Amino acid sequence: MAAKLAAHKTGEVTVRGPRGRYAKSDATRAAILDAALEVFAQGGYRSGSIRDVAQRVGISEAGLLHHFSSKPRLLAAVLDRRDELAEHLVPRDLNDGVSALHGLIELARFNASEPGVVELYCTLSAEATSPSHPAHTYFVNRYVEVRRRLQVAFEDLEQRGLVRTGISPEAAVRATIAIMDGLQVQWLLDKSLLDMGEELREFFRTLTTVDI
Amino acid sequence: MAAKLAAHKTGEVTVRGPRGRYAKSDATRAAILDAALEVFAQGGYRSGSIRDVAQRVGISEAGLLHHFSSKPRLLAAVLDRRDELAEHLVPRDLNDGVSALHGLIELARFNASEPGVVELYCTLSAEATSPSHPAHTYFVNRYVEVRRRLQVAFEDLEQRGLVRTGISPEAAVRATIAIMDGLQVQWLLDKSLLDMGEELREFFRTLTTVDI
DNA sequence: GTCTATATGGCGATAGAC
DNA sequence: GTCTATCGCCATATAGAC
Repeated sequence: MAAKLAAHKTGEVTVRGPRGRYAKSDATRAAILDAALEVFAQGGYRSGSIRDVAQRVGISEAGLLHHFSSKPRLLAAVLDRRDELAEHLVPRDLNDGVSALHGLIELARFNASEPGVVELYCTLSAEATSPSHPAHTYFVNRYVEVRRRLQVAFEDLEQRGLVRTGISPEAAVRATIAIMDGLQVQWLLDKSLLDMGEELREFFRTLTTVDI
Repeated sequence: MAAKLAAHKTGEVTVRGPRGRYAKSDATRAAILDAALEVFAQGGYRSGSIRDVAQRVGISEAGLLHHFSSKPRLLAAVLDRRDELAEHLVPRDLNDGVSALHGLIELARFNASEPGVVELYCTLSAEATSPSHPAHTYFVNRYVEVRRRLQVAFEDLEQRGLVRTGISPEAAVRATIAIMDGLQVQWLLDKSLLDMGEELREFFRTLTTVDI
């Protein structure tokens, strides 16, 4: 674990001296995960190939499989890594409904700066609606968790009388997630068509009386 | 074209006498398209295989390719057929904004009775955000057309003062499409979670003052 | 109109040398 | 830790018999 924290983005070996014995391995792993994200984003998991990933990294398939022993494990590692990054990125207090809405708008804006990640989740979540997909339970759990968090935010807004109509917090949660997912599809098809953050902001203004 | 109209759903040959010379062929084509829809829905286009389709129909791959000469052509035929059916199903007058909203709710309800079709469009539209996908331009055009139609409806609603906030018709259109797409993903992951028609109805009630 | 046989190539994964 | 070589499988598509 200490080795993980010591990893370098540059991937240079032994820059930190002989004690950095895992540095290269970790750099390679990171490069593989970056490439895998691209490949799975563009082709989805099922038709993305580890061969393609290995070529982008500049190693052989066998070399790749030394680090991630199978294709499903590689996908799991990609998703785990994104979750780690997201955890550091959005550590917001969702108990405050207003700042939660601001956080979501910020998130939408940030996503627009990473089209590959948006593509990954968009493609994967659709692909993974099939129960046999290796990431199926991941996405089921993910949506449960996201709904749980948003529920807290909208309950706060409702108690403060900030929800515009008599819409229930549950429905507001489902609609918010739907809007975010649906905007991504339209945006991926034509990035000049809409600004995801702006669009979400307008949605919140129809849903709430928050001056956002 | 006459042959097409004379086709039988049962697939029985020569029921109509020797003049029904294309009946069997058309029945086979229909069976192939049904099976292809299932396969592409469950696995997406790229990882769905014509082998799988052929097995479901009970013919060989070569037999299938006699009717649809390549995999992309098979996909195109599936989409064309759905468009034909949809044309008969939703010939509504979208100039009347209120009845347009009702039509969309009905459409959402109807979609819930055909999970396979929802899965097909959900999976394909995500997959087809990639420009190299054979259905890419199909989906680009489809979204343009859907937006054009909905735009008319929301302009009508706005002129009649039925849109709740100062939201633009364009934004309302994009949000409506996003909601419909996004609800489908959540619904496919857990069909007991929400009722797509009901959810859309609540959305329209936050967006408009139409008593819907 | 449907079949068998086949060409051609990509895939995930393993074995074993270095 | 990375490679080459290879296995076994599945894919799309074609050729030609019936």
